[in-house]
Amino acid sequence: MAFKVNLQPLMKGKTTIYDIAKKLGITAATVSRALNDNSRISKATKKLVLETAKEMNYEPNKLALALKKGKSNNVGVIVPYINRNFFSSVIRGIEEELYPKGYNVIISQSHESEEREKEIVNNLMNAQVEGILMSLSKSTNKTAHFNQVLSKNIPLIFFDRSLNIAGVSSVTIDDFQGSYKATQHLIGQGCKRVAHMTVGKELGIYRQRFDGYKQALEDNDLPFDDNLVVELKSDIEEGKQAAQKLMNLQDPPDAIFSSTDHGALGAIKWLQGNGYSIPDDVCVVGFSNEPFTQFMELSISSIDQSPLEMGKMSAKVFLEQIKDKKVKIEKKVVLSPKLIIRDSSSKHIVPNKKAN
Amino acid sequence: MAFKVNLQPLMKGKTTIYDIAKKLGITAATVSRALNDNSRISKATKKLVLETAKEMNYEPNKLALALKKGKSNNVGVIVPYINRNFFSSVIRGIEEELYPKGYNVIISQSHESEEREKEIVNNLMNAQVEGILMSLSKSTNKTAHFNQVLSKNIPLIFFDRSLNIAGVSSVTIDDFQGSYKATQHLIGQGCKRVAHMTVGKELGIYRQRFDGYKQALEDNDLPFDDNLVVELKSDIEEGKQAAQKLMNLQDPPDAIFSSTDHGALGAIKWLQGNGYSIPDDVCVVGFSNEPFTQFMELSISSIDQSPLEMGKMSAKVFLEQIKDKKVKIEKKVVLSPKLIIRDSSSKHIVPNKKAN
DNA sequence: TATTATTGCGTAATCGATTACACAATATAT
DNA sequence: ATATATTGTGTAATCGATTACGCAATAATA
Repeated sequence: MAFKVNLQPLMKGKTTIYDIAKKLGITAATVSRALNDNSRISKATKKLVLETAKEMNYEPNKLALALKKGKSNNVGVIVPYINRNFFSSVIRGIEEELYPKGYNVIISQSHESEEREKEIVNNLMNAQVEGILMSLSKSTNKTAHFNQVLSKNIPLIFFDRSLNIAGVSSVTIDDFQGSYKATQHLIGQGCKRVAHMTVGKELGIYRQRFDGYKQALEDNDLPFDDNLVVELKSDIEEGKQAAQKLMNLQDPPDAIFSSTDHGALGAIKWLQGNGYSIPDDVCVVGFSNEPFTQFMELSISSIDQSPLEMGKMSAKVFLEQIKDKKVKIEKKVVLSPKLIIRDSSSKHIVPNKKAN
Repeated sequence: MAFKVNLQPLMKGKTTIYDIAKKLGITAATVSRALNDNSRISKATKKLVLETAKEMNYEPNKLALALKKGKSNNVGVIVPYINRNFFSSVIRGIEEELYPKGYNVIISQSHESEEREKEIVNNLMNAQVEGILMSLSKSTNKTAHFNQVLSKNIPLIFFDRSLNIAGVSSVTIDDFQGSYKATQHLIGQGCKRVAHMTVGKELGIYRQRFDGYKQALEDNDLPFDDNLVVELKSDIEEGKQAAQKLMNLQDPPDAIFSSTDHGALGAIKWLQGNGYSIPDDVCVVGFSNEPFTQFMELSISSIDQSPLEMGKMSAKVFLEQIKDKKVKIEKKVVLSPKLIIRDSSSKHIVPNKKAN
């Protein structure tokens, strides 16, 4: 313990510009300017300060800087749950784009709760984040908690799950198109009765996927049958039940397009367990391109949402908005989903087997 | 635009204690004390201030607070990549434990690069985080970049991938034990020649898994055969190649214990594609309990690392350390891994089929 | 050489909080 | 009634930076 006395000067907080100033017999202002390469400081002084700073291991205190400049260099990211492949991949994209620019990413989970989302937004605003990039919680109906964000002119960017609010940019995929493609593909495989497994309509994305499905049927002169649409959560068990319900219809489907990969997986498991052959009896396509879809012995066709690009794009939109905050750019980026055809829907020819 | 003039007072930053003070004709100090329920402030004043604060939507500026108190209420989390199920689940655990305590979680990805890890640590220190919770990058050899953290008395906690540094707490699983359990299980299934697929020895965890494997063989009087140990990356393709190499030995294995689930998956795919029956010809066990292992038609036995608990535990250790920083507690928490027995290694009886 | 520009640096305010210290005005004790 | 304690609030310093302003000393220009 006695040693500590000796270590104190080292241990005690970081060196500040005042420490450097004292050591050199100049003022902190001069040090600050020297460090910032101000033109009014002589080369000699700059060199001296820079050297001393390095020598003393000086690093600016970001908090002080943040307070002074009103910029924290932090952005907040809110997702329902971080340990879901889609969201963590988006976050990876965001982090990779923002890290080189000196931003730190603060993440929080809304747990699909509007209440918690409100709390988090509030919290992030108090933490003076410079922007909020988020995916709405399922249960979010009101948007009042975003007013403070917008009125303070803090960029707010929705990704994936979006809501149409003036002044809010968004980066989404074209869920309608993805769904349309999937359905079209199933029809192209010769399927005549395509069922659809959807998720509660709280979220616009599922509504749009439903619409895309319906439109594809219509465009192919196939009748829309309400019995072929089942609503469930993104859950394997429910997927199984849904498949059972569908196959027990008098006129069962010969294809299932699920709005979630987990639903598709459940359906496949039930079908396989009950003597159905995939894709010969029933073709199945999921949505999201979760990692497991490609690992299965019978790999599952799905729609890729390119989460990494979505994250990077969200970050880019943020960077644009922060650049000049006077202009309020409300950008709506819509990424194109990719249909990944795999075993579960490759009846005859395999158009692009190489797709991973 | 003309309207803006009217909005300015609302839009211009948050209300500060000075705004409240001015409105009430008192000083900011009094406001501050009233808000902090200081005993020297009269009830009347407190009530007045509290009401006015609410009315004016006052929220404390965390940056100012942080600067004053030297506490940012932020903790840094560093993982190699955030979109890996294990790591994102740990982070979920951390966030859920720390959020209620008012901490924000800043995440960064090291990309398995020591250089980047150094940068990030440095950056987090400048951002005045109150603690760093991290999993080491694969390539980290030197530990000099942690000195600044320790000398400033900032809690540093390693999870999963740890290194023995004085003053650093860690939360890991018992990799040796997990590996031992898996191997023991395979032997219990009647397997006599258990192969092991490992990953480069840069990381202690893989070395320990190897040791556990070896010990289990020894304890069961089975010979250790160097030919049965293959080194690969956590990669499906390499898993396939490794399986091929193993099965082409004069004396091929009747079981494979892989240090990664992806390796196990690759092996299974190759085995299935080459006429081997699993688990009858070859039993396979992976490590990590990645979600896909339970989804497969032939579900894969694996070792669960309880990432959520690991995250929560890491957060708890951090909270303990921050509580009184005078005492330097160096806590080493070792969680017990769980063997999850599934199809890929259930030769005869299924001990606990219910395990998810 | 006198005048103006430029260079180099110090002074002090500022960002938004907290808090040690001081000092009246009451309240309590003697 | 006087001495002491308590209550309630203001003043000003502080955290670690940035920056408008001021003022010499030197350089450039007339």
